[in-house]
Amino acid sequence: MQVKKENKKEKIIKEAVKLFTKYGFEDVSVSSIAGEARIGKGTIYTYFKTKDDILEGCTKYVFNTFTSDIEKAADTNMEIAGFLDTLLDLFFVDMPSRSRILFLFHRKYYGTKRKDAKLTGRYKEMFRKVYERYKEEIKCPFEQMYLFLTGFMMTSYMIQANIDEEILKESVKEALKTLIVKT
Amino acid sequence: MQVKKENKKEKIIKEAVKLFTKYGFEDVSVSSIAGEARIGKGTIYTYFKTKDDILEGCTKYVFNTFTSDIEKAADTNMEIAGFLDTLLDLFFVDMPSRSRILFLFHRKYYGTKRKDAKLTGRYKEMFRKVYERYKEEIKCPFEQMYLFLTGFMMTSYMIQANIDEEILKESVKEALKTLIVKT
Amino acid sequence: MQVKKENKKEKIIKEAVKLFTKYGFEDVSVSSIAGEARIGKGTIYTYFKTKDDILEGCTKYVFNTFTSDIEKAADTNMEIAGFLDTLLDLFFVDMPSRSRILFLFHRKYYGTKRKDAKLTGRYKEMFRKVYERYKEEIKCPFEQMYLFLTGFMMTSYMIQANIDEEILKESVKEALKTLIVKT
Amino acid sequence: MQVKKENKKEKIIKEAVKLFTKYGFEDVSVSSIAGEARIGKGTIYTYFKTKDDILEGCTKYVFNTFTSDIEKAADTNMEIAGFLDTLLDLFFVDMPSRSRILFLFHRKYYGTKRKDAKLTGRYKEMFRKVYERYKEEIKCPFEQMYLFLTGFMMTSYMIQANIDEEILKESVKEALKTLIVKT
DNA sequence: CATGAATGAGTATTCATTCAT
DNA sequence: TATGAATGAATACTCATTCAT
Repeated sequence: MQVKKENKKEKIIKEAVKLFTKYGFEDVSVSSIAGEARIGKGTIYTYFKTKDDILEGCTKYVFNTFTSDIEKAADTNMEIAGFLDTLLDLFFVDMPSRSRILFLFHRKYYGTKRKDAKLTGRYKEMFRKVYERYKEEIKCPFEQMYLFLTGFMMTSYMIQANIDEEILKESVKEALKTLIVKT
Repeated sequence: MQVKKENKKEKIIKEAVKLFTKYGFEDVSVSSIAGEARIGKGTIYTYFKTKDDILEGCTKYVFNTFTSDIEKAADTNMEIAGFLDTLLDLFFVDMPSRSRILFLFHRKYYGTKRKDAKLTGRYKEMFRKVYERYKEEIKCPFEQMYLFLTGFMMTSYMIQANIDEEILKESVKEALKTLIVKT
Repeated sequence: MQVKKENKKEKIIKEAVKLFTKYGFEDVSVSSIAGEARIGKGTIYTYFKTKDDILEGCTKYVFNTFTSDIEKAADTNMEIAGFLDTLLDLFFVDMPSRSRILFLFHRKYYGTKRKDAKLTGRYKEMFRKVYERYKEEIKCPFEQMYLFLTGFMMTSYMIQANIDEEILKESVKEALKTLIVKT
Repeated sequence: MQVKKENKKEKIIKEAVKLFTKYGFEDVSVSSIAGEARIGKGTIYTYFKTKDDILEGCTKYVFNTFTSDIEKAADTNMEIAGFLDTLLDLFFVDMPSRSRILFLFHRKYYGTKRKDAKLTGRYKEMFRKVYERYKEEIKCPFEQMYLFLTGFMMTSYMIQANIDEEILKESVKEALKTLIVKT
């Protein structure tokens, strides 16, 4: 029973992510999410308190994928250059969709630090571990590395429409290495 | 009673920029814009066809300020390093507000290249002039310079809540110089 | 909470007919229909797509009453004279209201033959059956009979304000017999 | 100066008649009437108190054409049969347009006898003169003749979409002779 | 007299949320 | 737990009318 519940909640989030990505927050109705998830409209409210709560769920979900990306990249690379290559490759999978969710969330909770911390906590923490691990090879302080990585990742989404994805990814990889890795 | 036309349109845009920046697009009613601009609700529609049209007006306005920033920075600097310093200083004035408008517009017209070109045309063109002017000192191709500048500028907005503005600005300046200027 | 569907739709139509009859189409708000039907404004839209759709529903309803009037009159009369008497008696019940709806609909869809056919189809068909049945006694072609009957019925509505209803009805009965029945 | 004024008022009415005929009352804006009449929006209000007042002007105008039709038909015919032929021919000129105006007016002032009398007064009076003139040949009372003539004329408009105009006109002529003329 | 910029009252429609079943 | 019928708050936009010029 508990399992079933989790499955349903996850199903809702996955469909919501798809729809929010495609149409934005306001242009997606709770009904349509329910429709895509093949459940009744009212059922949504068994799992989420409000529509905003669904977006929060989506954001949490996205940050978890990011966090696991970082973990994977760190697990498979001994040196920071390889780590960055792997990380960017992972980040660019579903990048448009994931970035979109972050934008929506950011816009909604602009200034609300509490929510922000709750969601980005684990993500930032994971970055800190990585920083510690590759410390020797990094030439900038933690805050800057965090800024550069997060910034480029988010920006990529907005820029991508006007530039070939592969070129974009390589430019970003190169830029990050220039900014972060000791020479 | 027909003289002030341009003044009034500008007034509307300025108040709309303020409100959109603060509350986003959907959470600002046309009435409230009219209220802030101290004119009647109907008057808005003398100057703008729809609410979307107001956002477009705001975006055009913001791009014009960016374009004039670039122009100013180029006018007062013989070398690219100085140009970047001045440009970033100018970009960071009202940056949160201006970036916010661009986000809103971007989200609304995501994928609509036509609108995009109409508004970014002059902006990109101005960058191209700058690129030609400092060509000797720049180590990356135009597209990358454009990506790095626009990207960092927009990202700064999203990051700023979590970082001291002065540090952010200096980090960005430094990063850009590293990425763009020949050594 | 999902049983009463048909009842509720019918209730809405009945109240809409009353209001449209009294105030016309544009001067009746959807809210007021909801108010009279003692349901929420939004509920209207569970049963009708648009306000125009409500008018269409009313028209369909009215044509059904006309059709059933014709049926009744034919069922209870062996001869055309009696048929016309009965039919006119039935037509004059609620005649102002019913005619009014037809006017509104006619004005709205003036020229739109498709809608017209959809609604008048069964009505005209019923007239054709009647024509066949009383054929021997009728001296004019079908189209004329249809014109005279429909025409007088609708006209009666516009004229009635200036003339005693009983005299009007008798005049119409007499005129129709003169025009339609073989002597 | 007085002449100019009358010309302008007439111009407004003529354009309003065209527009009301085509689009109905609510779907014609005062602006569009002004536009068609090639004058400023505000100028309309020099000649008419309200939009309703324009419709009243149109109705008066239409009734005047009807009245003059009756006059013409009576002037050129010694016998009622010829009178009816001529009258119907004249009525059918611009019949759709003129009937439409009457419908609009009727709907607007349904029940308001005062307005009605003011506008139909001369028209009815003219009919009375005609009745007196052809009295010997007429078999029905005045009220019935008035009902039959006005009724058929108005109805023709609603029926016309579904029937050939020439057939319609001939049917009506014949019907009226049957109902009105002594044999 | 003529104008059209300014105004705000008025309304159809959407949709998050509730709750009886 | 699951549902979807019912609800009403909220909002963009239109247009008759006014009035300063």
